[in-house]
Amino acid sequence: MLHSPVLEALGRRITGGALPAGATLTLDGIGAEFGVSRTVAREAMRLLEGLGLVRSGPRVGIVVLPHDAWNVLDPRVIEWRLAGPGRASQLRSLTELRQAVEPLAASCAARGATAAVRDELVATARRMRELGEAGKGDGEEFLALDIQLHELLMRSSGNELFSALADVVAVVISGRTHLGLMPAYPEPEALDAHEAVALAVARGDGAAAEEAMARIVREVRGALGEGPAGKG
Amino acid sequence: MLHSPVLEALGRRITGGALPAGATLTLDGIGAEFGVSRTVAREAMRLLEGLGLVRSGPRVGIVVLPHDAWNVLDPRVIEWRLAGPGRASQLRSLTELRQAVEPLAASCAARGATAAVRDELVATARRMRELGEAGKGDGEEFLALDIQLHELLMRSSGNELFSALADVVAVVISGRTHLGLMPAYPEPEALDAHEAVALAVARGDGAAAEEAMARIVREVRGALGEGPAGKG
DNA sequence: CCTCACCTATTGGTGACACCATTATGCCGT
DNA sequence: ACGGCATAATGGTGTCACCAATAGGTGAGG
Repeated sequence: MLHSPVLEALGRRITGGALPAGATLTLDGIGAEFGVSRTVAREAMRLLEGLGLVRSGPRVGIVVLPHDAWNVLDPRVIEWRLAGPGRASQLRSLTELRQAVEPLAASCAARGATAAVRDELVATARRMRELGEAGKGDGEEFLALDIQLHELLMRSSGNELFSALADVVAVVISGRTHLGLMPAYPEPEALDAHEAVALAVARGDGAAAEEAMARIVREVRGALGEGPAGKG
Repeated sequence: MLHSPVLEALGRRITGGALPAGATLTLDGIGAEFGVSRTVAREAMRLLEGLGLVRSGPRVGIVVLPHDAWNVLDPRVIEWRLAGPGRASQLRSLTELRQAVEPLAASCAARGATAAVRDELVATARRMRELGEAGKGDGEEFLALDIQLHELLMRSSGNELFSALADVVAVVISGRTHLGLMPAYPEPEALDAHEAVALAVARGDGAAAEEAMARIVREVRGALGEGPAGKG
């Protein structure tokens, strides 16, 4: 897959703003810069086109599109934007989406999760509490548990669209930690809420699961600041 | 763009189940069937790969992936699946997503919408009521207004991720009507709720907008049946 | 019957070519 | 001098022939 590095580089350049809307590229230019043939450059361009980042036409070259044409829900675009400037703003937008989706997903999971998943959720929440109360709430292990719990919930919601958003949630949680936006040690209320979600799902109480998850996400959003999510 | 018809046809075939997971294709086969060169077939395949529908490797050909690898949030995939069998199930999944997102989007719009948008929302809701009470709630004009109102709300939420979901909401609303899942004439409560959302946004009352939008989506979901959204 | 080596099918990648749409240039007429 | 139309240059679109790499089947041999 020779086109992957080209796709990555151009994707990051565009989403990062280094190639602003209206900028033009040519296949020969891309080929020359990356040392690939026109065919490979064309393939990378097609992928970019599929993501809504560029549009190509005869004589005009490959034109970078304004950001409101981008497939901002595509995991690749999300990852690129989280790695570039404006990641804080992107994180706010994503957190708002989490705020919308996760409570309902938790409610659905309470209805549809398998017995195994219910057990695992409870076990995960318990381990989170143990780690958190042992003062290890800032490590990678705690982060992994946090992600696992949220991902399990999304994937057990019985709604494939929510499942598809599980990756997004994972990257948001991880991004928040690695950007230093987490409290150094998880607050007791957060631990309580995570455990409450797990227990509510385990006993099939959708309303309680939804409420507890809403508490979690509200807290997350509060930590990110109340301002409206920007466009960057 | 010679590859478009190929992409369309194969995309629909895969998402529709005519090409089940594990089925294999070859570039030459695609080229022969559609009368295009291998290059074009390869480009179509790349796009399909970008959508998570297939994976290609030397000697193994192009393998159709199981549906949990699909980019189910991509507008193209959504459209294809809505056009194929299992559209009712797909509509349920999408409606669940609407249920999650639209209330929060309405709340955000109440904070962030421009004065022009607020006016247009109110005017749109008013025209919807007029049409509905005139017995024309089943026509294309009413549908267009309905879509316009929801789209305006999503796009004015100030969150680009919600904006990206506006297309999805539009296609869901339109699909629901054209699949005959709408009541022949809109119920008075629906008209009330739409107007309530518009007025709440107009006066900047986020909580009321959220509550009214939740009423709308709950009603929609009720009409689709309460069963869990399937996978097809 | 199992194992291993080889063979072949099929994708990955390249370069050259013809084609065509679009844009810009420049000419000509008013 | 200005505006409209013809023409040329530019750069994507599509095809072809070719080579490299690889994976999976096949057949021979133990």
